[in-house]
Amino acid sequence: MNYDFNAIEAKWQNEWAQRATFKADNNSDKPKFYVLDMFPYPSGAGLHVGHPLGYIASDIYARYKRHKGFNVLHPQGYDSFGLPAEQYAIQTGQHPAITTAANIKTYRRQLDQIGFSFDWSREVRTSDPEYYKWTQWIFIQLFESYYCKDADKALPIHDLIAVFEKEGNANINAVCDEDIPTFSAADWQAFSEADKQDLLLKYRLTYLAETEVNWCPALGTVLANDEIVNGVSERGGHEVVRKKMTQWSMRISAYAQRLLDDLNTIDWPQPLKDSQTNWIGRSVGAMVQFEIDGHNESIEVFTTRPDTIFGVSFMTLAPELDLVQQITTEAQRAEVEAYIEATAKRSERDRMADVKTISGAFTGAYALHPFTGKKVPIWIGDYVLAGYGSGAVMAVPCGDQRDYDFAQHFGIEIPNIFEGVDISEEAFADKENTIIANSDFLNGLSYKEAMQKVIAELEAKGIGFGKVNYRLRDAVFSRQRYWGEPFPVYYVDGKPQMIATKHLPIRLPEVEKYLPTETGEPPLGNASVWAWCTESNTVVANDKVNHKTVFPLELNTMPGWAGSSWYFNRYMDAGNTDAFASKEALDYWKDVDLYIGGSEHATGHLLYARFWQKFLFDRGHVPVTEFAKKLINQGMITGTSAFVYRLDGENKVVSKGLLGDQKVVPIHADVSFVNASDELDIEVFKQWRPEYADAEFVLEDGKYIVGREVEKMSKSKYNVVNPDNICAQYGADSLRLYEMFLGPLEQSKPWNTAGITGVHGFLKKLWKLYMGAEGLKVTDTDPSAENLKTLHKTIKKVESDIENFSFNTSVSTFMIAVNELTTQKCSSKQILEPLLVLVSPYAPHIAEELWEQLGHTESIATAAFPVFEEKYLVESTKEYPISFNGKMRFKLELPLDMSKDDIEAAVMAHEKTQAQLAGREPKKVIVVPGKIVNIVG
RNA sequence: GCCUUGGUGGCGGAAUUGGUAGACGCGCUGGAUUCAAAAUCCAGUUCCUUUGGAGUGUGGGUUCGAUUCCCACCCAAGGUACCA
Repeated sequence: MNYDFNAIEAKWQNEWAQRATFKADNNSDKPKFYVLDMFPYPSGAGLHVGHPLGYIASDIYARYKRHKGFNVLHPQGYDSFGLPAEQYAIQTGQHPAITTAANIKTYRRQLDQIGFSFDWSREVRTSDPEYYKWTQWIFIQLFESYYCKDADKALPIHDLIAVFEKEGNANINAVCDEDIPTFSAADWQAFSEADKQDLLLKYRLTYLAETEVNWCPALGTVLANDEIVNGVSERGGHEVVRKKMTQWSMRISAYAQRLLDDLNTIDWPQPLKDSQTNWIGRSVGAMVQFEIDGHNESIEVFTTRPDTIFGVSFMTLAPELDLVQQITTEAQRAEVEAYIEATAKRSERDRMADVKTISGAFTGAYALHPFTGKKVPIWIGDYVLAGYGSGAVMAVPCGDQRDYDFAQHFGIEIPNIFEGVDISEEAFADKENTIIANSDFLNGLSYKEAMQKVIAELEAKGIGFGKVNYRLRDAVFSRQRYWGEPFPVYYVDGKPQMIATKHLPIRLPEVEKYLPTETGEPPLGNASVWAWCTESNTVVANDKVNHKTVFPLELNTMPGWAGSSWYFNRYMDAGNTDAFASKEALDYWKDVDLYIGGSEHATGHLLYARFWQKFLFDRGHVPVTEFAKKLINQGMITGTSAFVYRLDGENKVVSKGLLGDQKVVPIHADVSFVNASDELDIEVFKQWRPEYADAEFVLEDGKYIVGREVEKMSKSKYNVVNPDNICAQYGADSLRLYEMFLGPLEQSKPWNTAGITGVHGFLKKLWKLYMGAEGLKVTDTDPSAENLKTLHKTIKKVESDIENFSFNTSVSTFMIAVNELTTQKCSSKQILEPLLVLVSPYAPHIAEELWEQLGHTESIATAAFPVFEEKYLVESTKEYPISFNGKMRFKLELPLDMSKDDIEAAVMAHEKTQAQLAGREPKKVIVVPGKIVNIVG
């Protein structure tokens, strides 16, 4: 019987589906284990061989854990809201739901053919109303909560209202907007309903605010900071400008410290933790108030170096600040306005690209130093950002290089406040080796001491206080798009109202077109049925709006990360219609034990998901504060692009070996036109690119050899390898093994289809070990000591490999085992049966087939993982390493438990024979404490 | 600039606590089988000036012994960037 992988794989994929082999149970005596992949966005292009890498790894781990007796939850779903489907809809008029459904069908077929052990009964789709109903519900919970700093958690907004009614807001310590006046209980009662709502909005965890946002005119939408790369949109590379808009925001800043602290409690890759730490950007320092000379105003600045306050020789404000207008003197007004205008013109991109140029303008105003009372000139400069801290800095040129450069450029004084430090060339920013001088009460103190003392002094004088600042900004939550979750929000007199849970989901309305409206409103503005009737509690036509019982609904939709910030909880109880998951299910599965996905989500999805999880925990909806205990970033599988070289300015295409140093233009050729030895099929290429049909091809040895370069796998680079073709030609088991064999999971590595023959050959050999021409050839014979040794060293290695996620070396181990057993002519069932279980997580189809041939009726997935026994590896002799002058030469096999002297004598005897054979004097033997025998001389 | 990860044959990559570097696979070379090809099998394959020598990015250090530990530097990839 031959190894007919196509038939075997189709058979078992069907069997698994029929028997619901991988359906996870929410009630089990076994310990639970939750293995999760980052769910895919179902794009129109389908999967290429790079996509399943992480899924294969998690599938191996999930299958392994089942063998180890765990109740494994291994679900899959789709992050199915997103921009590509919407853009396709804009171009073709095709409803995104239709293209999305079609894409999901392709994805499902491709995933099924690779043989994953997903529990598809728990599938989720973020664009499914039964799913986004709960995304809307979470949004409402956020709206109904505020963050209490004393309790250090989110609490119901009712609690806050109760306090307002009783005593006003004087004792409230909450994370909120900064412009809230202090009011009493009586004031609160006197406020109008509208004022009360406006006030509460400043405390809610999701709030409506006029924010300066990143507006992308080409995409017609607002982008989050992490959707912008180098000043242009990540998707499409379009220009991004700043614009003020009323948007929903998430008060993620309330969780900054907890997001930072809890990184210590999770087993995530260090680089990923570092980029989150970096993104949150905690800095410790102080707020200091500077009075402005001749004005009834003051400037508050945040500084991380309050210890250097006596080194302040000027202040710099962000040009955008309103204060600038107020304080600028008539003499300086023209210069200041010209500067402000010039900075406003510069795009964000220019400003970023050009960080070296120093620019600024003097306002003519002076601040008063809080301790010396000295007049300090106030400047504006675009190196100060309006969005960080208070948009103002106290400049200490001797301690900060930017301040130093600015001072030098504009001829501002640079006082030295450090003892024994030369600042004639550059600023001195080394905190650790600082001794403060020329600083009144701080003289002679170290950074740490001065820091404490100056903060105490500032607080005593009431002109400042110690403060921790974060770079993390609140996240804008509104998108001017169609294909996203609608908000469960309608507006009464412009004030947002939540729709009660029992009326959810609020379904996406049908629209004529998916572009923003003529008046620049989001696409939902095109819907004719998009108003909320508070009588019927249904969505009704817009022309019914009467502002008594029918009100306009929110026109924005939620961003891509809304649905992905909690989906891992939904899998625990995906069918639930009463809650996003039952308490029982949540308490049972708790969190993800292993999460696998790309590192590109470090400061997006993974931060937002942690935020929502903490919020849901605070409000008692989930049992744990972190959703994923362990996370692994799989690397990328890159493509190996092929290039054809056209001579610059000529219609002549030259083979790679003949290029020399001629000027050439490289042109991508589709990798399918090139064989394993890099030879191009010229005819196919000419058909594909008719503009080269008449080109002259300069060949070497009668062949056109292409150039190769490793690049990201992408359609536009013509280097995409489709898993469908690989499965058809070599089978899914070969694909799975090969993707693992390619290299360490976390690393990026190039795909090379030619290499797959190696693992494919292994599967054939494995098959032959079990199956002869007349069928099964496994017997009941007793295994030899050699057979047992091979089996047990394989068990040991494969087990530790899987535990350490070194799947690549396991594949080598299997190959060695099969080669050894073939040489040993092993046919013993006692060896071959457990071997199959070892292989089954990697190559499940062939394992199932042979398992059935061995007479089992249950799936191999339920078989126990073989138990490793040391005794089969123990030798009666031991190999002692022998070195000459420290250089390892050979190992000498000696009986176990020899004394040091005996070993020395044995090695000496060996050395004497060797010396005699070589005709030289024997060298001296020394047994080094430990295990090494050294021969010197 | 800063943070992180890495640097081993023609290529992807192995190497438990420091102990014969290059497992395994690809590719390549030679051979068997075949009318021939595919497939399969066998042997070889780090480099060099080959009775030997050199060698894990570079230079030092610790050690009887270093891919592994320590110090300095170089290079590459990813993240981040006027954050006060």
